[in-house]
Amino acid sequence: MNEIFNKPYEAKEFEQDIYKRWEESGFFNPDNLPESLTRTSDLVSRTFCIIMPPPNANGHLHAGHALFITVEDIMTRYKRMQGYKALWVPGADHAGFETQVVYEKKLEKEGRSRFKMDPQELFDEIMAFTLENKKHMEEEVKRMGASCDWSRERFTLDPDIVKEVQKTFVKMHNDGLAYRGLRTVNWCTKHQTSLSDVETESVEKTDKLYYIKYGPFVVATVRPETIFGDVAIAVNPEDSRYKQYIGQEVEIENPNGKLTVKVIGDESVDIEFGTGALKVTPAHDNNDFALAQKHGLEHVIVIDQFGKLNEKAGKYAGMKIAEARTKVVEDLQAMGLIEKIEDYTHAVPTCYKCGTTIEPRLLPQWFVKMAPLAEMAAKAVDEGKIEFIPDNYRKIFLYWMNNTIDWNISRQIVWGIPIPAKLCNDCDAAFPDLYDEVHVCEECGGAVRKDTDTFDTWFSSGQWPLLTLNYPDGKDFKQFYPTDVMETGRDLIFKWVPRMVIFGLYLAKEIPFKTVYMHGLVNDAKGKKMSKSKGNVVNPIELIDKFGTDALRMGLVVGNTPGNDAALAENKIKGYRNFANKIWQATRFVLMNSDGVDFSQVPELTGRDKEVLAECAAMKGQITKELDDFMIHLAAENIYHYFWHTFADKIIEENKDRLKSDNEADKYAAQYVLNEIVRASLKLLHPFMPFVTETIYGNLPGNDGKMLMVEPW
RNA sequence: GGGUGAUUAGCUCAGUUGGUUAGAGCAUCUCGUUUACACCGAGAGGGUCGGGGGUUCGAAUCCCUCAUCACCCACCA
Repeated sequence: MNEIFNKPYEAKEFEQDIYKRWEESGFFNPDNLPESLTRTSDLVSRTFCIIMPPPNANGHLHAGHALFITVEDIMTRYKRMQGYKALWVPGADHAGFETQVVYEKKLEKEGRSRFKMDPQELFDEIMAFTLENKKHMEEEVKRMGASCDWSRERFTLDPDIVKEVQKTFVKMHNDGLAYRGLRTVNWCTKHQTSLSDVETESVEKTDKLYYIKYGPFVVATVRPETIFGDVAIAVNPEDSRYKQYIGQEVEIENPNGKLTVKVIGDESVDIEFGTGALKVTPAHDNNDFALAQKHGLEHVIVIDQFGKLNEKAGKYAGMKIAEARTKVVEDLQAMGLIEKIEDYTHAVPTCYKCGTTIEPRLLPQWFVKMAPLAEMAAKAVDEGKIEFIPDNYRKIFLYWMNNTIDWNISRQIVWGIPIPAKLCNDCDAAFPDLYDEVHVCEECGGAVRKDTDTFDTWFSSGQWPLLTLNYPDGKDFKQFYPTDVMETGRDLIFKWVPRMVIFGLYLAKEIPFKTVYMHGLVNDAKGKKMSKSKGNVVNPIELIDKFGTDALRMGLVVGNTPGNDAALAENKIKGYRNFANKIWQATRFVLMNSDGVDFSQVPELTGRDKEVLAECAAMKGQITKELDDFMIHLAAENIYHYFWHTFADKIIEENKDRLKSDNEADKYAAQYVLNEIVRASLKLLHPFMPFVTETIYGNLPGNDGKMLMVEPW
């Protein structure tokens, strides 16, 4: 018996070396897998592919990363041992706005501001920062034992990926699916960029609802400071109080003088709400903008990009929104124009990063027309081409696909993939320009300038399954697309998953993955959400240092059902650290008692021996089925229970006497059975606890140089 | 205002098409140093499966209803 078994299993002593051995073996790359493993009876290799959700390269590994790496690694290792050409593609996401926000905070701490920096200089700094973090991230992913193919690792800002993403934009434009539009967008006045709808967060707020005398009407509004941008009053055409005014122009009074606005009728106006009369400010409200579009109204911008009133607001020019609101209300009150003020609770969209109230701002941006794309995606899911685990996420997906609005893909930040487009200085024209060839406006002949905006991150990450496999001509694309599983966090069911389906169907004419597996949040031991402010964040690397990667992996996976949140307690991980040692000690006992024994002869087995071996085979069948059904939590718990409480506690115990026996044939049978079970168990345990099992396997007699990772399941 | 998930032992959670005395880990208690392991073993206590109805020979599991919690979505000013 190898002397390493003479002391308890200490993960730290083995894990880093084992990982190095795996990497050096080249088996993370499916092209290198031994044919004896992957060849099937009809000589065709089966493939299995997971694209890793690229972690944001702007920080360190957190518990959520640890969970998804574990789950995906289990799937990959299992399939690899089953003889699939298993490919798991790692990557890193530049995470545009997210990273820029992180970097801005860093700049703020240093007393600097991105608004005072040259864009190129800022980009270069963020790039250096990101590449540094990307390195840490990779190291940490490796410590989790991830058996992904690093030779295929991609970064969303790799030059060829950037070009491919830009090509998609041009193609969409040619197909009429990407267009330049002028409309109100979600504007963050702190971050000075527009955001998509999924980047805003509705927050319940109590504001004042002001009833303002408005010509012959009284209108209710929470934003009296925008009255200088009003162009109309809208009423419901069924409203007997007001319908005689529809089509007329009325004069209204405000602190800056008099204003003439039109009265329009529209069914969308709720007769019951407020006074039933609505002031229309197209440049500063999404609803009002839609009304203006419908009724052909113009728009008057009165608030600038910094959230200050402009010259159109007369004496209020230069004031911030809140200040202007107070002043306008005071002045209206002095003029006797405020009828009443009520408290009003409503949901207000805010920037999901800084909580600043989103300012609807009229801005020309690039949009993706969602309806036809979403319809395609919904159809594919309806037809059952994509399976969701758990299944209820299908409904959420479909709900989302049936309620799309056009996707704003322009971001006013430097950290991202440049939108390859030219904008005319003289007219409103804008056109894609992939190779920087357009120098004159195609519409009016005027001078053009480069669009300085970048794409929304999801525009590139939405194409990730295609990009990582080198769409459209790559060998990997032909071999591995569509991929098998997309394993990701349940919060990405609307941010990311639909976009990948859409881009897959649009570009490759085929779904990007057959199964979507959603995991939940990893919470603290009490089931509370981890957050820096609560101070309950657990660092997975610290847990690895303390208990070993295998223990952490089991702790994350056992009892964690797909789609549900999990509580992560240190005690639980400690329990699995003990389990790793149990595997170690049980093996040690078996080896101690069969030193030098040659197992080439089939022994004469007792009835009980046969029963015990059959039980072991049944366990293998069960684990296999559970893994096939993505019931990872059950598979992990069952193999744990089998090894400890069946094999170690019962089978080993009941065989102790036989091992001491003078009956050589019976002793041999006992030795044989125990060795069989150890070897079988190590395989079943390997996907979950790769390090301890690989370490043991390499030290079993006769296994020199053999690698458990590529042993047949 | 809509939607989803949850409610099972002191704690955190399993329980896969309804099927014997409802499970695990941790915690608690008792005993135990026996050719592996004290990061151990043997055993024990502890649950009217959120409440109420219903379907069924049989319900933690299916249906209805109520309650509580969590999360998500939402342009009625």
